[in-house]
Amino acid sequence: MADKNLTAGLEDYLEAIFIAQEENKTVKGIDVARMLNISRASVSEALSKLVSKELITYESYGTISFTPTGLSEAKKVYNIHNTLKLFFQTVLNISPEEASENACKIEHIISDNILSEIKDFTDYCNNHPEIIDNYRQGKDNERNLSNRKIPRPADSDSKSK
Amino acid sequence: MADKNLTAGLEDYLEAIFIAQEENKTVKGIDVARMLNISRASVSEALSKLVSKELITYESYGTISFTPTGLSEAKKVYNIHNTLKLFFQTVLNISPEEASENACKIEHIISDNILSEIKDFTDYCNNHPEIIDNYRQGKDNERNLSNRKIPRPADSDSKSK
DNA sequence: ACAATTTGTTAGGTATGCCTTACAATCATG
DNA sequence: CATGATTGTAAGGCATACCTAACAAATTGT
Repeated sequence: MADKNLTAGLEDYLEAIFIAQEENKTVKGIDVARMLNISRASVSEALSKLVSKELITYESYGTISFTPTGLSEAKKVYNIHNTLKLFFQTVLNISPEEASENACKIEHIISDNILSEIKDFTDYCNNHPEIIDNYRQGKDNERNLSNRKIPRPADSDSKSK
Repeated sequence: MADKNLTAGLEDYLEAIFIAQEENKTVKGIDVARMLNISRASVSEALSKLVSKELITYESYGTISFTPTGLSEAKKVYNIHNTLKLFFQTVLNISPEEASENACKIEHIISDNILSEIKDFTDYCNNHPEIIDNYRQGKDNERNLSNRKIPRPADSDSKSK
């Protein structure tokens, strides 16, 4: 019992339970199944594993609760997710949905060191808005130059294969 | 035959073969096994899959070659890897080894859109070195403030467990 | 309170992707 | 050119993680 090693899948369950707890207060297996869009049977298996690893407590038809270790693991994953999402959204100007989807996958595999650098760099960029502003403006200008309405006179074969 | 859908694992094989080809010229199963540090048996299985997907051509004891589709897929993965690695190294100041390890995992799951933003942003940062210089200098100052050489008088237990 | 609905579990199945062992085919060199 | 080393394959196993179907237990509504 209490094997501790978490696969990406189990981390997703912990994260989902954590988020659901913040919203719902009480979380049951079915909630997790709906959130992660997987079968009740798979959730049942996964919850058994989390119980045997002593990360949650849970009895059939009852409410899921974290053990102290489980809560700390869940928060860890959740924070990583948010760090990545924030970077994608605020530095790279990615939509919240796409930022979240990518964070969900990358959160399980990125190294602590890179994550910490991403966090610091994101903070720095958000404290110096001119960096992102200038970058974004540069991109817009570039886009307008290549998509200009009036074609340049000499560029007669711009449409050829 | 020619199913086209590539798992992360198969992408790794294509990438490894591509890299080995650039170095060795001729690549055989054993080379792939050594590069990826997996058994010859597993490589044998994987190569069969790649052959049935028409991404490589290969006969027992012979040399592995890409089909046009396979080469294009391999290059795609390789380029994604390099884009991520470059970002980690040049923007986040991560060591080449760690940058590469993380790129290897993330390259299979990141969205095209985020990747393209990472590429552009990396280029921008490298064209405006003052951004990274200032950022890094800020980090150094912070570090020196908290790690000052002369301990503050009251901090008598700074070496205790 | 009991029937219908919801929720959970079990059993059995699929797919991926790795492993080891044992054997087969090829290669390389004396 | 034979034999020992290398390389490849086949068979059988393991672990993860999902599924459906069938059934069981709990909950809900009237």
